[in-house]
Parts: sequence; structure tokens; C-alpha cells
Amino acid sequence: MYFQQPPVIPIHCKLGDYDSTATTSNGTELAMLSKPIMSERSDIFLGSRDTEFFLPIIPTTFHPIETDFPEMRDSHLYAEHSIFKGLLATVTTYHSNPEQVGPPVKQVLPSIDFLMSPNKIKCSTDVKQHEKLPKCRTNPQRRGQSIHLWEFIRDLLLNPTENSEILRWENRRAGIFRVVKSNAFAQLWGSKKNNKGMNYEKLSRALRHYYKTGILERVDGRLTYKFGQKAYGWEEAWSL
DNA sequence: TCGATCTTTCCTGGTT
DNA sequence: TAACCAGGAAAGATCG
Repeated sequence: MYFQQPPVIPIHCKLGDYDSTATTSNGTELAMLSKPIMSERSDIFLGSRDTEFFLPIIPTTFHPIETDFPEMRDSHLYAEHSIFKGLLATVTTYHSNPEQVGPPVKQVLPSIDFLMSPNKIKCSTDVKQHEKLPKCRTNPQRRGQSIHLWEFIRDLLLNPTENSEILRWENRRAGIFRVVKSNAFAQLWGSKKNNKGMNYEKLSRALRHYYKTGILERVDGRLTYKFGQKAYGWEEAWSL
């Protein structure tokens, strides 16, 4: 069963439940789970057993406070909490006794960089959302390496305070960006992929492959690229 | 196991 | 001359 609409999962995540955090461009904090978390129902837990994912740390006022964990298989209940848009991660919810309750339940969660600030959140009933998503290769052994190159670029651009010396927006609204330091850019990608032999020549070739798929578009100017129609998540949150 | 996808690597030739 | 761009070809890695 696959939930097309990303839910907010009302769990009580605390220090020790996650091994790293990320902050979105709008300041939303996310927690990357390091171990399965049991729900208040003993037969269900959220796990990172075969996939990695982030959970948004929702401000209390937006957190759907409930005394019981929602029924994982009840899409109606999930629809009530479907307030995020923009999906990247896949989450598998396991039942502790598969023979008793069936296969894992897969669902999708919002991108770490595509979350809207709480006051910008809009409810959506668009169940087709997930169809726009590319396949997400998630493997715990490849944590941190499964990201696609264009997603890596997008994430760098969405953290301008840390990465403006490497990548910089040329035209934020149009999705045009420029590589400031090509060597540093290639080394950063190489370190991400554990590939010491990466250089800008190779990296740029990979970028040019994106022209065919529509993830990038050609623009004039050296070291300048533009996100294409197939790229998502780079837009400013308030324009959604 | 196999096909699809996404790089990675190497290459030639052209431009800035 | 160095850095970059364009794109073909093939191989590697990973996934479903």
C-alpha cells in the first residue's frame, strides 16, 4: 500500500532517536532517524531498516496532538494530516509481526529542502503528486551517497550561507545558477561519492547528460546552468 | 538475472 | 595555454 500524500507522522522524536538533523531554507528542523521508533501501538514502528528518511520536527502548534498513534493503514486518518507538499523520501512503516498484520506500509515524506514554513503550508488532496517523482534509490548502506547529482546541486544552492563560494544563484526565479569554484565543486561531489578521481570535466559531463532528460537546460555563459522542467524542489517555497 | 537509470570515464574537437 | 563546452561511446554501480 502506498500513500501518495505525505503525512505528518505524530511521533515523539527526541534527542537520541536521530543521529543528525537538517534545517531547511525556511528554518524547518528535520531529524534523520538512526533507529526504528516504536509507536504507542506495540505492533507498529517507524524504521530506518531499509531506507533513510527525515522526519520534520513540527512546531507543537502544528503537531497533530493525539493520545494514540494513528491507524497506519487508515488513509482517511492520514488525509487529515496531509499538510506537506514536495516529496523525496520514501518511508517504510513496519509492523513488528508481519505474519499478523501484513507487509510493510510504504509512504512518502517531504523533501528536506522543500518543506514550506508552517504558515505557508497548504493542504492538498492531490493524490497524483508522487507520480512526478523520480525513482528514489534508498539503501542504508549507501546513506548519503544515493543522492542524485542535480539534487546535490539543488541542496547546495538552498544553503547559500554555507555554499555561496561554490555555487551561486544567477537568477533565482528562473532557476539559473553558476558554478563559482569548479574544482571545489567537483571535489565536494567527489567526497560525497567517495570518488577522489572526480573533477569538473567529469562532473560537467554528468550535468550535460541532464540536458537530454530535462533536468537541466542549456543557458549562455560559462559555468552557468539552469534547472529544467523535470527538476523540482529548487523553487522558492512561497511561490508554490 | 536482466533491463533501466544514473553516473563515470575517456575521448575528440571546438570556444573563450 | 588553460579552462571550459559539447557530445559520442562505453563501462560501472545500483535498483526494482
